[in-house]
Amino acid sequence: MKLPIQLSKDSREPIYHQIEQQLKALIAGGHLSAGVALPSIRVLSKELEVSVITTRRAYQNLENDGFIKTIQGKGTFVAELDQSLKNATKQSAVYDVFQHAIETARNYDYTHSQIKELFLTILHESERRE
Amino acid sequence: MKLPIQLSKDSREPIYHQIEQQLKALIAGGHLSAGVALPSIRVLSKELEVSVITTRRAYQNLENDGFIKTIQGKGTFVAELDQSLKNATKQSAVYDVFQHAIETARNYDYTHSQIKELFLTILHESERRE
DNA sequence: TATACTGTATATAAAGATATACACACCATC
DNA sequence: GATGGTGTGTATATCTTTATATACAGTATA
Repeated sequence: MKLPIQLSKDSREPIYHQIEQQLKALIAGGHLSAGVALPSIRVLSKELEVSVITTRRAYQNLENDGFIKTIQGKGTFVAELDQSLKNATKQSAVYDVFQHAIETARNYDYTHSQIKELFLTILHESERRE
Repeated sequence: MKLPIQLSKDSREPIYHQIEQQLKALIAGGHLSAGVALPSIRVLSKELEVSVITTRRAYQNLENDGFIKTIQGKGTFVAELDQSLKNATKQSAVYDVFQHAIETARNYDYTHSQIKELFLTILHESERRE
């Protein structure tokens, strides 16, 4: 299972945290169901061009949060988690990132309609890419 | 001049970088014009409850990018910068953050209309707060 | 010229990222 | 069924980046 994870290396957000967030998204979004085997830390780290320890840290944190289960020697697997946790994860993550975007635009003195226009432009662009 | 800067301490983005980005926004957005004196690193660091060295680092980076000028013993002042740099700063910063928001929502399996709805909700909320 | 502001430099601690060596699990094959 | 190889996760030591405290140096002015 090849994971669709995109790292932005020049973002200031820690790499392990980017991996965490995107894996949470895949699990809470329903793209990865319980029991599915995740790529090994080595495979994933090679794919993302990142150290093994970094992917391990992401997996460890996700395990602490109850999203995955790891078994030494065997591998790492998506955990069962109830719908309420999935929904809560989705909501807070997406809400926060949009709130941040709008605040940034306001800081740069964008007006209501400018923000709306820019948003719609980017939204349509993102659809054309699929 | 008291600056409207909001730090999120539990964000993974480095503090000095948050300060940089928000100051860039204030300058490129036109809220701070050339020649205006910024708060001293000590005053700002007290206001933000952050170390002097951290605010200094933000100021240093901003100086390297040409947004401000500092004179030892006197203080730090907004630099003159031409409109094209202001516009470029605004555009890339705001564009990037919205793109990131939309990508996050897509990762969590939000549909086009769900994204739009959420965006509008938050946009209106942000206006009510003013 | 004292003092109370400014920015600056050095040393240290905590967090993030890495390489390298270790330990457990599976499985082919002898 | 013992054993070697190759896959998995784990632990230790080290480097870089981020954040801090403390001491230093320039500027203005009462």
